[in-house]
Amino acid sequence: MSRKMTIADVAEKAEVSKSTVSQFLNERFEYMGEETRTRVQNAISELEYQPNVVARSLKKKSTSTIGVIVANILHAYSTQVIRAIENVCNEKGFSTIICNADDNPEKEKKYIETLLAKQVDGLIVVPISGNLETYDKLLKQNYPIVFLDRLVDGLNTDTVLLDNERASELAVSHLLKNGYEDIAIVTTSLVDNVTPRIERINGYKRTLEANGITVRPEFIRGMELNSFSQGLDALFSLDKKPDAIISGNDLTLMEILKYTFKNDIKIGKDIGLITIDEVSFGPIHSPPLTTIAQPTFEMGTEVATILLKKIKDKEIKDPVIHRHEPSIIIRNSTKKEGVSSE
Amino acid sequence: MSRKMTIADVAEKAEVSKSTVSQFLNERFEYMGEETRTRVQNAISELEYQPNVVARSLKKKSTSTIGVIVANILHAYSTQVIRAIENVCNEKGFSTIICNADDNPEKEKKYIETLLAKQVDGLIVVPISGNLETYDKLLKQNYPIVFLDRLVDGLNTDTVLLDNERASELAVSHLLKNGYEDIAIVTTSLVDNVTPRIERINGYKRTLEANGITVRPEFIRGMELNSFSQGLDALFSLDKKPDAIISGNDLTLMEILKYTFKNDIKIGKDIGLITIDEVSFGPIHSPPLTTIAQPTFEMGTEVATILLKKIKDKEIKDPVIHRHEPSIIIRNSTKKEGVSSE
DNA sequence: CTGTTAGCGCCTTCAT
DNA sequence: ATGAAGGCGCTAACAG
Repeated sequence: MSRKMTIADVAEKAEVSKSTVSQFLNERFEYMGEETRTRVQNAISELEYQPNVVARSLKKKSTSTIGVIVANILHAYSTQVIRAIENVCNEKGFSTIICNADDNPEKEKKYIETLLAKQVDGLIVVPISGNLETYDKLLKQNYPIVFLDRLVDGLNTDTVLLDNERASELAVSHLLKNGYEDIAIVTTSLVDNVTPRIERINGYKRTLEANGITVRPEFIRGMELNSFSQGLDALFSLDKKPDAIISGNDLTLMEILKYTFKNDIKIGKDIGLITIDEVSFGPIHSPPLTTIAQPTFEMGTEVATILLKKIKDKEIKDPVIHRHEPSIIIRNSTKKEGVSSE
Repeated sequence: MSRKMTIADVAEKAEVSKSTVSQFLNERFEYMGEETRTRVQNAISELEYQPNVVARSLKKKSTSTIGVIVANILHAYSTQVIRAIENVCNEKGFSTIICNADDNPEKEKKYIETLLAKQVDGLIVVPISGNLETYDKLLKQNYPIVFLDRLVDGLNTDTVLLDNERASELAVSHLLKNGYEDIAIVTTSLVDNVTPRIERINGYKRTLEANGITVRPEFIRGMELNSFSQGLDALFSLDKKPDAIISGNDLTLMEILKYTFKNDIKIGKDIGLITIDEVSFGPIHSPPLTTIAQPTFEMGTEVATILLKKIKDKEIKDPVIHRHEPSIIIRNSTKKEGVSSE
């Protein structure tokens, strides 16, 4: 088992000083003769030398690594966005460390600390509520950080997110156009005022009102994942039942589908369904699911790009909120005729 | 913007030496008096001091970080297993860096190098073919590494994987019992001899033969993701068509479902379907999908545990192959009566 | 062009 | 019980 090679070994083998090797590694070839250069090159390959990035990071005070903390990795949105972020980072020679806070503010806090201790150069976070002071302190220090998907109350900073009101506007309009009138919106827990959920409900209300339809509070439901069954029972036991549902996200969709499956409610026919966030089986479900999609790839690309720019320039700019446009994919879950695939 | 605190700042504030602070950080309280200890404690909290793990890693020659390289993150299997790995690591104070090789050996190689340069303490990898020498060298140096899901040809080392033959045995037996006789198996590309695919086909053949059924080579198809459409066309144009299909993995399943959807082939009724690897929509698909499931959580937990043990003990043991038992979840895609949900 | 030097922040004998 | 000193592997002035 060969000992790990260091810059000193290379220097000795190439009969130059450590600094020259270091220059070589950092591609400052101006500082050495042609012949020295090849000697170093050869020494490196013969010894199979690999620089130690830990040592380099310590010296340079920069790790070329960013941290990404997502609120909940179970959302397809998270994984899609992460892939885009990794793409950008890879291209620019940055590594990413992904952390899943599991909707738990404690965990989020712990990850922030671990990542900072690891000296990551910046942070992308899909925030949960509850760590306002931590973020505030970081921002005051001008530490590079960009938020994604959610606004943090009381924080004025760069954020990339969907035009959520527009998302539900698209959904409601499409449902109305297709003859549905009693539209409910259901989503996951509202207790933490998670931006997309709140804004999607606002957009829902606004669009209904704009169409002269009275908003029925009992048609708006935010519930914990484990109480969907009762919640939907309640919704379907109303005197005036909804004839269409907007699902606020993919986790919600799964619960709705479980429910309609169990209770033999036919989507399209018995109830219209539109879901926000594209899921893998959207196109092959029976019936195929009309979907409001986010441009996840662009959003991921943009957060990463913004963060890397911040890290590089480190000049202080005014924070800006980047809204992305949702799009509608019209399929059959919003056709009353039902299951037909055409 | 406050400068980052170091051990020296703490030492000064607490009026002790750097070494004492270091002892404190490493919880060697025997080496200091009660009173010193609280002084240090206070200094740390007042300064909001956070140790720099980069410096610590350099000195200790260990990063408390492991690398995980998966062949393709798009498999649900990857993400499930990763979650289990992260659980174990978190508990033991280790971080994980996840890399997706995208079925590309070059990328895999690059990630190995990057991770080693980052001085990760060990590696978990779902290997693609083509990096045999790299792995071989690492193993010879007794570098901690554990493989997952796939055997590497010509490498004798610790590996955690499914009893793949048993998986297709479960599938075939169940189909036969339910009256299907002409069973095909389709999966993704066979060119790289990816272990699960090969073994699942072997198990399929073996079980058919054990039941006195002649194996038809035209019922065995491994294809690239982008040519499923033609491949399935060919399969369904056979004089003797299959009456049931075993889907080798989740990506394959999506292609099959797209195909049957487009061609209006009714699963269960027109063709039986069993899929290996549980997917999110398995239970709510119409009809619900009979599935061979892997114990992904246990598998992830086991690889991580084995790796961490290796890192800790660093004694050389004989490599062992850990096979896990698949299980069958019987649902309706293997009932000829078709779509009914009961 | 090349080498010398002085750290980066922390840990670890070894003295005291 | 505490401190001094050396060094992990690399970088970056600054000399030469």
